[in-house]
Amino acid sequence: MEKHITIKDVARKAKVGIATVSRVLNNSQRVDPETRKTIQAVIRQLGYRPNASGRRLVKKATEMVCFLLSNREFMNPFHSGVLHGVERYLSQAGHDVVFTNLHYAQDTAAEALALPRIVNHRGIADGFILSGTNYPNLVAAMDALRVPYVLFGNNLVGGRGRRTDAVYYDDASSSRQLVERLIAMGHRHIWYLGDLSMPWFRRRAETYRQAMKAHGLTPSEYTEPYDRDDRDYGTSYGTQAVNRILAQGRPVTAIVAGNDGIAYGTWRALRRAGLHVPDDLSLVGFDDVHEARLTDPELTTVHVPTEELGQACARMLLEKLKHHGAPQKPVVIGTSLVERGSWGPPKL
Amino acid sequence: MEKHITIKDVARKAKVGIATVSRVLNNSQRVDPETRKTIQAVIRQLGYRPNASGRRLVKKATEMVCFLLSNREFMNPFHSGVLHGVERYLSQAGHDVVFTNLHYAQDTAAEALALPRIVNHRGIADGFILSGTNYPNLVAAMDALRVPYVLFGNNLVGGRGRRTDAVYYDDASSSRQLVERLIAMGHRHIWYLGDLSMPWFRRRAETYRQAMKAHGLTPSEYTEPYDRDDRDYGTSYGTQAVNRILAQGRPVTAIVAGNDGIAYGTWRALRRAGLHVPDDLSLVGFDDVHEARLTDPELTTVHVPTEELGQACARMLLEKLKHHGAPQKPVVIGTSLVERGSWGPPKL
DNA sequence: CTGAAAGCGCTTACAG
DNA sequence: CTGAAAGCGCTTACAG
Repeated sequence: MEKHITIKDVARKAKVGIATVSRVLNNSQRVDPETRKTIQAVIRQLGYRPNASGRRLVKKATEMVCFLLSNREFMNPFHSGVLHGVERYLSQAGHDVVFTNLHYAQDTAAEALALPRIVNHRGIADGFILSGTNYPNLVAAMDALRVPYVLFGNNLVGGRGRRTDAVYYDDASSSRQLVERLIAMGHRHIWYLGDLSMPWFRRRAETYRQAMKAHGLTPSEYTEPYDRDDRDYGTSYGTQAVNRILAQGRPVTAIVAGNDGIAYGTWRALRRAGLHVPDDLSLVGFDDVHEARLTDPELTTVHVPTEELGQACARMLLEKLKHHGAPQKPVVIGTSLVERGSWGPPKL
Repeated sequence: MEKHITIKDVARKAKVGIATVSRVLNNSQRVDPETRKTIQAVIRQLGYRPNASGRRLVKKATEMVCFLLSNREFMNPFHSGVLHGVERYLSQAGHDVVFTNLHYAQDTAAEALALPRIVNHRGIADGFILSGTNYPNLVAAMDALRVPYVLFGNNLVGGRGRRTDAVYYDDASSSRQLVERLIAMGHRHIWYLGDLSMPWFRRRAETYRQAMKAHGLTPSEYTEPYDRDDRDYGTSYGTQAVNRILAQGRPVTAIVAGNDGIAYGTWRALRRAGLHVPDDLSLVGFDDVHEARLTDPELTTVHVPTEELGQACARMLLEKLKHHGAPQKPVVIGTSLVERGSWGPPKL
C-alpha cells in the first residue's frame, strides 16, 4: 500500500488550505459552495479517509460506544436482543456501537485484569455498556480508571440492592406470578430448575421458594451447578435435570425452568419419557427468547424486553456522558408473563 | 469528570520526562528498574489511561481488527462461531477484535453508502473481516477507500468463482454426498427446501439438482422467498414449507433443508402431522449449529467448521496487513457430513 | 539510562 | 469565506 493520503494531499490537490478541507469534512461554518464541491470531488477521487486519531486528539469525543460482553462463550439470544436495542438507540443519536468480548476470572485482582485496549486506552470509545456476566473486580477496575460505563444490573454477581449507573429488569414479580398461577391451577408438586451460582437464577429460585412457602408448599429444587461452558443455553441442563427427577420417582406436576433453554431441554426429556406438556406436566420458562417458540406447544414464559433494556442502557450512558460522568439513578424495566400453551391444571 | 490525566501529569508527578513514561508504557528500551517502578506506581495511583489517539498518530497500526457483520438482524449461531474463531486467532496474535453491525441496501451506489466511522476513518481499525450477507457495492466502497479487508466468500451475493482476499467453505461436495447417500438408501422423492436468492441456498439447490438429475430423478423444490427479517433462522420457513408440501399431497420420502433452522421447522411440522423422523421421512440439514441438536433424533447435517473459517479469515487478514495490502490467495475450508439419527431407508 | 524536541494528522480560534 | 499557526497527547530518533 502506497503512502496514506492525508488532509494535506487533499488541500494541495484542491488548491486550498487544510483548514478549508477540514471545514467541508465537518460541515462546519460557511464554505463557498464551489470550493466545497471541488474539495468533495478531490476527496472522492483520492479515496481520502480522514485519520480519526488526528481528529480525536482535538475533539475529545469519539462518538463511539462499546458494548462489552463479559464471560460468554457465544453471543446468546438474550444479549443479542440487548445489543440490538443499544444499537438502535445509539445510531439514532449519531453514535456508533462497537461490540467486544471479554473473558476474565472473578478472582483476579482488579489491577491485574488484562483489559483490551478499548477500555485501557482513552479515545477509542467514549463509554461502555457492561453486559454478560460481570463481577466486582471488573467494576472496580473501570472505576479506578474512571471509564464511563453503565451496566446491565441483573447480571452483576454479588451486587446487593440496586446501584447507580445500572439498568435492571424486574424478575421478581413475574416469577412470583408464574408460581402463584400454577398453585392457583391446583399444582402442589412444583419444581424449580436452575443453578444458584448465577444471580438471575438465584433470584428466581428465591421468589419461587417464597411463593411456595407462602402457600404452605414445600419447594423442590434441582440446582446442580450449571456448566459454564455450556454453549447450548441450558438445553442439556434441563434434559439432565428432568431425567434425574424422573429417575428418583419424585412427584412432580409442574416445572419452573430457570430460563427458556432449560425449559426446552426439559420439554424434550419429558417428550422422550412419553410425557405430554401440558396434559401430564406443566412447564414454564423465563426470558422469552427463540427457544420459547421451539417447543410444542410453545412455552409459557416471562417476557424480558431485551430491546428496551438495551435502549435504557444506551440512554443512561449518553446521559452520563453529557453530565461529565455524574452517577445516574437506576432504571427498572418491567417484565410480563406470556401465557402460551405449556401449562394447565394438574392431572388428577 | 475532572480534567483528563495525560502523560505530562504522570511525568511531572514522577519527576521524569515524558519520554521515560512513554518507554515504560511501551516496555521499550531499557529503563532503570527503580524509575520504572516509580512511574508504574504513579500511573496506577493517578488511574492514567494513555490516549490512544496520540499513540496512533505516531505508530500507524492500531492492532485492532473489526469484524463487520452485514445485514443480519441478530447475531446468528453460524456467524457467532466465525467471530469466535476470529477472536481466538487474533487475541493470540496480540490484536483486539471489535464487532460492528452494518445494514445497507444492495442497490445503494457504493459512494452513497452510509459507512460507520470505523470504516470511513483511518486509524480506528487496521483491517476488516466482512461477514454476514454482503453485496458488491460494499466491496466496491471498501476498495475505493483502500480499506484492507478479507471477506467470508460464501456470503458474497453475486460473486462468481473464487476471488482473492476471501475464505470459503466447500459446500458442494458435502451437499452432493447428502443427496447421493439418500438416493443410495433408496429414496426417490427427495425435496429441497430453501430460498434461491441467497447464494448459499442457491449453491445447495444446484448441487441437489445435479445429483438428482445424475441419477435420473426429478428435483422437487420449495423455494419461496425467505423472509429477510426472519429472526428464527428458518424455523418458520421450514414449518410452512412442509405444511404446503403435505397439503398438496406431493410424494416425499426425504427432505434436504437449506440449513438447520429450516430443518428444525420441518421436523416440527412433520411431528405435528404425526410423521416420525426417520421412520416416515428422512431429514437432513446444513451448518451443524445449535438447532441440529435440538431435534429428536438429532439431525444428520453438514458440519461447517465455523471456528476454522474465522481463524482462516483472521490469518489471511494479518498476512495481508503484513504485506501492505497485497492480495491474498483464496482459501477453501472443507466441510464434512455428520451422520446422526434423522435419516434412513425410505418406508416401503 | 534519560530528556528536549520534532512530528504524526487533524480542528479551531484568530486574523484577514 | 479562507489560511497560517497553535495545539491536542503521544513516540522516537538524537544527543548526552
